[in-house]
Amino acid sequence: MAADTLIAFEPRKTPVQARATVTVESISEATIQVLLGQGAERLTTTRVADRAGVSVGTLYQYFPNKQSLLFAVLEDHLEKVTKVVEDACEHARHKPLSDMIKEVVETFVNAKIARADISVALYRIAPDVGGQALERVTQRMRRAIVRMLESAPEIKSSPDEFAIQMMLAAMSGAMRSVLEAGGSPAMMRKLREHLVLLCQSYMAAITTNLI
Amino acid sequence: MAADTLIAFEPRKTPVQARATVTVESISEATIQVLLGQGAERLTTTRVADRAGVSVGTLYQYFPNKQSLLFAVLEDHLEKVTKVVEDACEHARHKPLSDMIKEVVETFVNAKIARADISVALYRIAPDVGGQALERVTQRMRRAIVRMLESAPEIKSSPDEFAIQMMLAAMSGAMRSVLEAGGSPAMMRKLREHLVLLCQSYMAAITTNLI
Amino acid sequence: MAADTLIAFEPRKTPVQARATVTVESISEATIQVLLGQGAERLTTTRVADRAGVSVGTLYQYFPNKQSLLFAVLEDHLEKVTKVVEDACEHARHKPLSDMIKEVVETFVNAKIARADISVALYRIAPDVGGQALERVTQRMRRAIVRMLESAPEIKSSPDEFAIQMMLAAMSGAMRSVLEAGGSPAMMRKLREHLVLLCQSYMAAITTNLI
Amino acid sequence: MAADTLIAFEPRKTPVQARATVTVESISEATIQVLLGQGAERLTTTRVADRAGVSVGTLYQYFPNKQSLLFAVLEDHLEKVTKVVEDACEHARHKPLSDMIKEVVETFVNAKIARADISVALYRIAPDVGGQALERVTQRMRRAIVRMLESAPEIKSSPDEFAIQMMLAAMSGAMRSVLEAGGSPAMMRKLREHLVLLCQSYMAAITTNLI
DNA sequence: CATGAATGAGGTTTCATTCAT
DNA sequence: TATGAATGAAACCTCATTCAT
Repeated sequence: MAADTLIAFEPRKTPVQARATVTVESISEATIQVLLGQGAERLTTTRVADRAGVSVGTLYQYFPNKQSLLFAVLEDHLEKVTKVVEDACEHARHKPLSDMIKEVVETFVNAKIARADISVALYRIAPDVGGQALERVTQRMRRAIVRMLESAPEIKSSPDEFAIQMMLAAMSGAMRSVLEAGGSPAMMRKLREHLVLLCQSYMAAITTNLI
Repeated sequence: MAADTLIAFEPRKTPVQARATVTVESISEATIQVLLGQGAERLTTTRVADRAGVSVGTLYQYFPNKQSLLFAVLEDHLEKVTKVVEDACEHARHKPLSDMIKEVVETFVNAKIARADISVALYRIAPDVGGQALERVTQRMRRAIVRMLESAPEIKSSPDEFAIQMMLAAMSGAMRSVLEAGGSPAMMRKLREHLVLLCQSYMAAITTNLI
Repeated sequence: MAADTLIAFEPRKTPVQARATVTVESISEATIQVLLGQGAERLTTTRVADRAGVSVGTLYQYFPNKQSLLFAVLEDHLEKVTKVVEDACEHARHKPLSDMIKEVVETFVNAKIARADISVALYRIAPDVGGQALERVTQRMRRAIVRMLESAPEIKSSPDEFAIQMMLAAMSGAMRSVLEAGGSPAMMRKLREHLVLLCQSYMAAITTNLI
Repeated sequence: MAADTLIAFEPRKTPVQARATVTVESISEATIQVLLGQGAERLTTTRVADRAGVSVGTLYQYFPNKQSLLFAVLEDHLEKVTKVVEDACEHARHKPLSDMIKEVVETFVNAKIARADISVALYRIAPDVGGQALERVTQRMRRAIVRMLESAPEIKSSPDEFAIQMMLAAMSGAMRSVLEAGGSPAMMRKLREHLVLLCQSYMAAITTNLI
């Protein structure tokens, strides 16, 4: 998998029969299993197919190459997390600023915790496959947050986009750090509290100060 | 490179002659060059040796295996960054809290920017090789920061270690996000300002609030 | 496709319904299209079926294996060319020798030119599949030519069969050379003239000289 | 091996140690052996390496891909045949026309017979790999023959290049036909005589007639 | 009859590592 | 000490063919 070659990531064919749909899902599931159980180095198409209970040939009927397989799994996870964050942003509009932040951050942390294993697994493959996908979802979240903030009573002018980007990056970094350390539930709760505080204080600073 | 096998990462022999030192350094340098120019997938020992102008055999005289090579490069970078941060912490003792944070954050950001290319290159190999090294330097930084904070006039009790960890993780996340996006010098300046603000406001919140 | 295994090349079932005939022909046609468009390496049964607008399963209803498919296409082409050459031989009996040669050679060249693309396509698969078929049609042509020559007024004794074989091989070689070079219509005309002259002078030499 | 993709055919590295030279030659030799013994379909890089008594890895040290291996073997053979034909052309200058043709044709036939097995083997791979190489040697031969003919006492004007091309193609076609039929030595002698006659009479016709 | 999902042996190629020179 | 030829396990991916639906 060359890092810079652009390859078609699109699924090779869309399953039409019910049987095929089951197959595709079992392959995606197996990818995560192998990633968690064996590590990124040992994630081979053959091993994934084995774990999924199908032949390699079948795997390649639906995914044109190894990257597309990883890409699909990553996309799926990012999509789910992004969706709940967008929804939270929509739901929190017009609330007080600190409530907004609390709601969004907690939603994000909860979504990641709920799929902690997948999250950890994907950190390993994201650099190989996730460049554009990550940018895309970051942009979606940023827009959702901007739109939410614009409805905040405390805020006059439109918020600084760079600050939102910063906040998202800080959230991801903190989240990742704890997930990779295999944090306990107690640790996760602490992370959630602190991350809320961190984001609230940063946003408050941004909106009052004139950086 | 199996993810879980523990292999000796220590350099095979320490260069005693001047010529050998030059060789080792040219190999380390070549590793980064190849990583940046060809990507992690195409980073092979043969290619590194070629780029360094030595034979593979020679490479293996100084590094027992590929991992140790990556490890050495990563260690070297982390060591340098950690050192300047530790020094900054020492230097900032007894200053007002916000000055402390400013000094440490700016030192960190400056160090990463100064070696932006290396930083970006290493993000790709860190998951394969850096686990323990990352933890170790994080711990060193955390201790340095704790010691610094304990000398802050505003602070009564010893600061929450978890909060420091959070701050470091947030810093890394934000830093990485901008570096991987290939941020311009202007962007870097903005990052520095915002990161100072983010950390200051978070630390302030931590020390005043009773989370 | 092993080179030496003998497999049944016969079509699996003969189409009786009109619909089936259409299917078989569209498959044959698709084979040539794929061969010309994608090359011999990329000629797969799936691709042929796709191009023909049927499923692989259907393809295998009419052709027991890939070789039989190629064989059928080759046979079809060879049969057509052989037929017109045989007819020309019959038609040219009792004419002067040089007229005979002219008629046969021009008929051959015209037939190949008329299906230039097919000819070129088949050169790629003939070595894999055509051994016996090629021998068979060469023999048929040789016999037709011998019978024609025996009716020539200039010829006393029965002509040398080896010389006929030589002439046919020379014709094929020259024809192939020009077809593979993608010769223009003007080039084709020149080929026709020269090939007539070549064969005429060779035949004249054979019949007069005492080789 | 896609038919249309252009890949570097150049040898990957030139052997510097004596051992390596032996290796390269044993690989080339093995390629021909496998081609003759197992057929084009069963010619795999693994099999060639096995037959050569080296590992696949070694094969790939000297040949960047399968095509380059076939190409090298083909080139080598074509080069040798072309060389003797060029020499014969040079040697036959200023002789009578029919002696010229006799000398060149016999040289060509002898060269092919001397390496009959290689010739037959290469017919199978030429379409996949030989396009340009074949054109190149044909051009070299054509030029050598033209230069020879220009020194013929009987010839006034420069000979028609197309006619030379025709003659070469006819020679190749006849040669191939007999080689692929596995002709006996007696057959080969007959081929040589007839091919001389065919070319002599064609050239005579060309130079006297005004086609 | 037609479909297309599934198979899996087998192909090409890479690359970390060793060791004779 | 340095070299670079050699190794071979193991990776990715293709495709002729079958068979349940």
